[in-house]
Amino acid sequence: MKIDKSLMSGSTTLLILSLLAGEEMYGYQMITELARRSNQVFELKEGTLYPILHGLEAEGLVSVRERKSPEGRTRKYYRITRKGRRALDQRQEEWVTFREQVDAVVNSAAPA
Amino acid sequence: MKIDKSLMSGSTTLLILSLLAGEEMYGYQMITELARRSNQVFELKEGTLYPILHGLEAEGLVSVRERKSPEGRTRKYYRITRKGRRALDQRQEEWVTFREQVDAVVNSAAPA
DNA sequence: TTATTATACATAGATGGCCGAGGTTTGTCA
DNA sequence: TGACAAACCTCGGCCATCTATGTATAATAA
Repeated sequence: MKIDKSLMSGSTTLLILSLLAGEEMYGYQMITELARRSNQVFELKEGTLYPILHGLEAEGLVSVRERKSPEGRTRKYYRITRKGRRALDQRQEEWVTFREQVDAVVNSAAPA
Repeated sequence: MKIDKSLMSGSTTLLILSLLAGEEMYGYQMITELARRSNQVFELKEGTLYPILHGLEAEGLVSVRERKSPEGRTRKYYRITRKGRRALDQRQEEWVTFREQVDAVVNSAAPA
C-alpha cells in the first residue's frame, strides 16, 4: 500500500489532531466536540481516546498541561506541537489520497 | 458510531464488491485490477483477499464457479449476487457518510 | 534441461487498532 | 443522602489485516 495501512484504523488520530489544530482541548471535550462536528457520526469511546492521547504525547505530537475548570475540577489540556502539525499535514495528505482512490474504484463499478 | 465501525477496516469489502459489480473476476485478477484502478494505492495481499472471499461466499454476497483459462489453468470466478448488490449499496452509503464527516472535521481545523 | 518467475489458490500465526467493561474522583442537583 | 454528569484511567478481548509459508502449474530465462 502506498498509504499507511493504519490510516483508516488510524483515522482516529487524524480526527484528534484536526481538533487540536484549532485550539487546545481536554479529552472529554474532544469526544463531545468530535461528535458535534461530525453530526454524531463519530462517537469516540473513552477506552479508545485516552490510550491514543498518551501515545501522541509519548511521540511528542501533543503536549499536556493541567488546568482547573471554573468549577474547580482539574482537566488535562492537550495542545498540538510543531511536530504534531507536521504529522497532521502528512495524515491529511494520506487521507485525501485514500479518499480519492476509494472513490475511483467505487465509481468504476457498474451501476446496479 | 453511526457508521459500522468496521467500515474502514472493512473498506476492503467495499472495494471488492465494487470490482465485482462490473464483471465476474477471479481472486488474483482482483488484486491486479484493484491496484490498477486505484493507481497502485491499494495493493491487496493474498492473505487478506482469499479469506474475505470465502467469507463473502459464506454470507451469500458472491457466488463462485470454476472455469479454465485459455492456457488451461483453473480459476475460481466470483460473481456478485443480488444480496451482494444490496450489501454494496449499503456500504457505498456508509462510505459517503464517512467521507463527508471526516472531511467536515478535517476542514474545521485551523490552517497551519 | 534446469532454474526462475508469474499465475493462482490457500491457511496459520502474529500484530495492532478499537471497544466493552470496569474503576476512581469531584461537583451538582434533588 | 443518593443519583447523576464530568473527567480521567486501564485491562482484556475481538477482529481485520499482514507476514510467512505452502502447493501447483505455465511461461520464460539461462
